[in-house]
Amino acid sequence: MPPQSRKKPQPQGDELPMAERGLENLIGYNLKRAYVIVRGDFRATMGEDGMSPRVFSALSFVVDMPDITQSELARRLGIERSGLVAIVDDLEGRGYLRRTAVPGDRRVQALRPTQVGVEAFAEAIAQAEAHEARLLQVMSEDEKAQLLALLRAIREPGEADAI
Amino acid sequence: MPPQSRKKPQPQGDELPMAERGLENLIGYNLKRAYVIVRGDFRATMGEDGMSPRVFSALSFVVDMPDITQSELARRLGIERSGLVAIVDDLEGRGYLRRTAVPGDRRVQALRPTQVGVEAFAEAIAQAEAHEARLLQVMSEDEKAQLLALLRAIREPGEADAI
DNA sequence: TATTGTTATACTCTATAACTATA
DNA sequence: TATAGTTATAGAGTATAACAATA
Repeated sequence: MPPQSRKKPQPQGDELPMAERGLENLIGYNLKRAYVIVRGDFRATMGEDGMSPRVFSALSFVVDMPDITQSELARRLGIERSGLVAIVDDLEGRGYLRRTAVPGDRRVQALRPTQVGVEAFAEAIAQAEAHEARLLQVMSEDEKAQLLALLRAIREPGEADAI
Repeated sequence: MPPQSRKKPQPQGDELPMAERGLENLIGYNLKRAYVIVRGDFRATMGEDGMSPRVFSALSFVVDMPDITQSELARRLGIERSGLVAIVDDLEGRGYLRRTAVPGDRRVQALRPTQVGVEAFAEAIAQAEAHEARLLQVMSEDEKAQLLALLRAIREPGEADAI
């Protein structure tokens, strides 16, 4: 396993050259395979009873936007309201947040992070950053920033309406 | 929604600057969100009765490596042998491949693509390439090649032992 | 003993639909 | 009527464990 050689880009028109065809050259396939690796390392880092990626993501939003509603959080996470219930149950069970009543609209329950939750998130994000630094150590900071920008370029058009 | 501004890389030491912290700056989170979008567009492209991403991937290997065994295919796809059974059932049900006996070792059944399967794959890969060209049209060819190289840089260390 | 394909089973993630209590 | 949270349910996708046939 040599230290990785980045393929140089190649101009392409209507048809791709043979060497650039096939599964291994599809962004989607590579996205999936790369995500499986990152997710596995994230889970190993967080440990047996650690937060799953989606629970961690939800907590991040709650810490960042205290008193966010579940509907709003679901929209931001790109999932259905119904699917969020188990995630919030998980976080509430860990004592990381509480469902609090909102004066003026008794339908909604604002999600308020606890002190324990804020501290747990601070630790988790530090662990996550360390996990990525370790896993992606073959990449330069430049390359990581470039990757981030390119992934956002995929996300932005598709999520524009949902946000 | 402006035409997308790629963030310039920034040097970082032990601590990240505030603007570079949080969920939105994690590669893993962005990988997941980007993949969800690409997968959704892939499925919409393939249509109601089209191949799922994993079935398409499996067919790609079978067409590329006729008479591959199920164990070998599972290893290459990074999944368990047991999980491959339903995928091969799907492809066999579509008439895209056949399980064929191998003289010399009666345990294994080689996967041989049919003519229909080869043609279906040719059409599917063309559709997949068109779907990515359409979905990723905001990115230059250079940027797409760069993204591919970076995703492979994540995959290679983690998959090295499995291949 | 080890390997191949298979089945049984369970768990995670997600979606749709329907319910309730509010508005 | 519409919305927020919830429940019930189902369907992918994946994993582990065990099995029969074969090596």
